[in-house]
Amino acid sequence: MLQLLKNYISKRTDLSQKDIEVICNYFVSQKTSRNQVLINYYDVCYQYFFINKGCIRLYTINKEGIETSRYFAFESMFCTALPSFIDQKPACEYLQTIEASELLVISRDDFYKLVDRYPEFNNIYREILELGFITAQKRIYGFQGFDALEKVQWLIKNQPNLLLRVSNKMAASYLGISPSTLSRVKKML
Amino acid sequence: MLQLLKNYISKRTDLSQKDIEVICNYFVSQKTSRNQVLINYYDVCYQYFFINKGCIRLYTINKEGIETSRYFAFESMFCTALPSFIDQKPACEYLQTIEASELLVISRDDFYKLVDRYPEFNNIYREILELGFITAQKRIYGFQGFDALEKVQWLIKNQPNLLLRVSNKMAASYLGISPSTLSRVKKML
DNA sequence: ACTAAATGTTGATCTATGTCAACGTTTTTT
DNA sequence: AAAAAACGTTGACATAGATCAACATTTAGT
Repeated sequence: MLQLLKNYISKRTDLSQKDIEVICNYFVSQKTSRNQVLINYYDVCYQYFFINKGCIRLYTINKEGIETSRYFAFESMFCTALPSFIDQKPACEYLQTIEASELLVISRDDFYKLVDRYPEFNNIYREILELGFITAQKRIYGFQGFDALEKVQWLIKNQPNLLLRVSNKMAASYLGISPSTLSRVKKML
Repeated sequence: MLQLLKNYISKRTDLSQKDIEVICNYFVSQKTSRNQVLINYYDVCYQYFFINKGCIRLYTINKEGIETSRYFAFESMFCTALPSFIDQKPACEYLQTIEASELLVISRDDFYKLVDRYPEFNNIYREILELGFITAQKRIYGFQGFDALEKVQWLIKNQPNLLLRVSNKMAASYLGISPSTLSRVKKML
């Protein structure tokens, strides 16, 4: 059950199996149902999730009630409402599993404990941040000045899983286009 | 000349003045002119810049020759072409000082040396990454589904310096709207 | 397997904002 | 100080994509 997480860590560090074992034991398994909400808008986030199986969506709902999908995380990925996790302020976003999922959960306290205790784990966190930053950058810059067709092509190139795993509606709200437009654009590919 | 940087570090760590001194001495001063390009599109970036005075713009030019501004950094901020700095691949973006500026420059090697040698400096890097990530997130999510007026209002609220320090043209290209629209929107405020 | 609900598709409009061009103003360079 | 270049503003027009609505299809829960 901890196998994916162990692989994740051993692939990125030269920690001993023993240390990896110790680290992994800070994580607790949690099974969730489809569309189960993990973090609510006004929640302060004090958990980090590793996805064993399934998919987490990060999204918001604006004052008009329109949902915007911010991020999708799949198997072997870490995911949390990071700004809230870091600053301990209300998330202003939702976290939900859009499929029945198996998560490995670690508390914020334990997470930072590991970051401070194991330089290698610190490096993993650094890598998560660096990667998150780069991904966010790519997304902003990839979308600047793109029309609907170009956005979809960008998505297919950069996150091909996404269109296969999530509904058109969610993908559209991720791309910032309407479902109708996504539907029309797909025919032009 | 190193005062701003010293303040920056001492504000964020409990390092001794001696250590701060040592750290700061890895930085070299560089004066630049208005519109001087620091990093070119195909350059690999191996420097981190701290801004003593002035302003750095991060931007790209697409195949149609259109400039898109990605980021603006002002006094007491660290700035580099981070994806390239991290991965040592071509930047695919430009870095320029849009005003005559004074920068403190540290090489990538020295930077990571400090990160590894001083846990406190590691924390500073972590903070830069966390903050960069949060800023990027906010920008993506702030802009999702916003119209031109809302984007400008968002900018005024979240980065009020920006509209005061940079040209309308650059601000517009940062917001992803045309200069005409920005001009028209400003009258509605 | 059946029913209800959610999602996807498509056509007909509408609208925000881009583009282009002309002009005035500011900034930069020599 | 003059000339040139860049920038900002404004109007007329064009258009990508939003919205709305009707219908078809898929999915989920009992």
